[in-house]
Amino acid sequence: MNRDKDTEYLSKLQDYYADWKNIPSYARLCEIFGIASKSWVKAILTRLGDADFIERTPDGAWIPTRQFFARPLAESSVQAGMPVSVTATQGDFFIIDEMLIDTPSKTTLITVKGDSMIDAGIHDGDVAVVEKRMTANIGDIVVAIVDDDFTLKTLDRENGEFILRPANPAYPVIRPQGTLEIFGVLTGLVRKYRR
Amino acid sequence: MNRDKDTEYLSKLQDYYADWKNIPSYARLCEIFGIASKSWVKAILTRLGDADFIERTPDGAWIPTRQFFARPLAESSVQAGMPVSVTATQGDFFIIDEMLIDTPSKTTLITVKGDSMIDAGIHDGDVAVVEKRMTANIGDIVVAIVDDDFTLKTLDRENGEFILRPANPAYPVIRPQGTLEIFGVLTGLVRKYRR
DNA sequence: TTGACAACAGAACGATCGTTCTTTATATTG
DNA sequence: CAATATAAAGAACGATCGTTCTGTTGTCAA
Repeated sequence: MNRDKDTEYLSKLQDYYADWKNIPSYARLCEIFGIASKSWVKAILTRLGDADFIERTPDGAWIPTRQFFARPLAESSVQAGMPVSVTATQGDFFIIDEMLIDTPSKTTLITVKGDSMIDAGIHDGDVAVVEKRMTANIGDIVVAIVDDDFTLKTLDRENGEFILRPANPAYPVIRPQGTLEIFGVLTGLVRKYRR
Repeated sequence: MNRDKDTEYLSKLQDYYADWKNIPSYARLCEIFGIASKSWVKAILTRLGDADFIERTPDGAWIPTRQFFARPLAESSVQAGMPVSVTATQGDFFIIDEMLIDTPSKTTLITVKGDSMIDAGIHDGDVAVVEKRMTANIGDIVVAIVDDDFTLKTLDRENGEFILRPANPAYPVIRPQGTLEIFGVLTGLVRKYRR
């Protein structure tokens, strides 16, 4: 897929898909792409298919591939001056989910409540990506179960005992009596800004 | 949706969708459901729609809703009282992408350098999800182009002039001479913890 | 200036789609 | 036993679908 326009068509398709999770009919794609012939739409989709952005189900329906969801990653040190083509900075494309989630079956998302970890850059309302497991290392940020409730704290050790240390001086260190039950380890963080 | 069979049909549909990310035609669903009449397939899908497992695009195509991916969080090894926070989504694919990216074509990921926004919970190495556009509102965190370099700051106004305010007292407020070039607006943030 | 190619437009067609309507079999309930 | 609900089957139909084939531009290099 080297045609310039195809990149533009792909973008429009991606935007539609983000809204509707579905690749519509050729007729509808005519409107979306702003062209008038179904045959040309087919040519475009075929090329996008050859470039492995989309593929067909056994029933002939078009569906997106992994590549379809890949996003360009730029370093902030990139020189500006190129207005549109920052996308064109070659190389790094990646998928956010795959970056954050290594083992989907063991991973769960938990919305953070409160500001007890604010000094670690974890705010109220952030979504924590947590890998469920029972063991953790000192220094890990863990989701522990204290008083039948989830709490997100840094795991530390004091006088041979495990403690949970908040990242906010306004909160007390938690020193669990007896065993400390660990739900999982923080492996990622996601935040969405209001728009 | 209280019919027993519908639950069974739903799981067959979920299985197909897991494979192909697409809800096929009524004719194909006849085979999948193991029935012979399209009208009955329609009745089933209509009921699944009423129960909010699927919905229709403006084009009439069926697409899954959030409910469609919901999983009973039974296998949670914990008997915790009320883990309000566990988002039971655990859908099959790309939930984080979907959460953070509304318009893929205008969205770019930029790795954050430095700690000038640390008080806003944005750390060095975090990945900023940026929606490319030229205008922003006061209070938005924007990616601006200053001296041919990207910089992430809060947009503010001072004496009628736009300024870029860092979230770290160790850094100076940037008062651009002349025009301020905005690259995009921060819509999300992603962080990965070393493991 | 010509000819190749890219980028569409448009018509034509049979297959398939979703929809509606009618009919049938089995199970449940009063 | 009759009435009703559930769970389909099946036909019929017009709309829409994807596909193929043929034209029409505009561009650019030879």
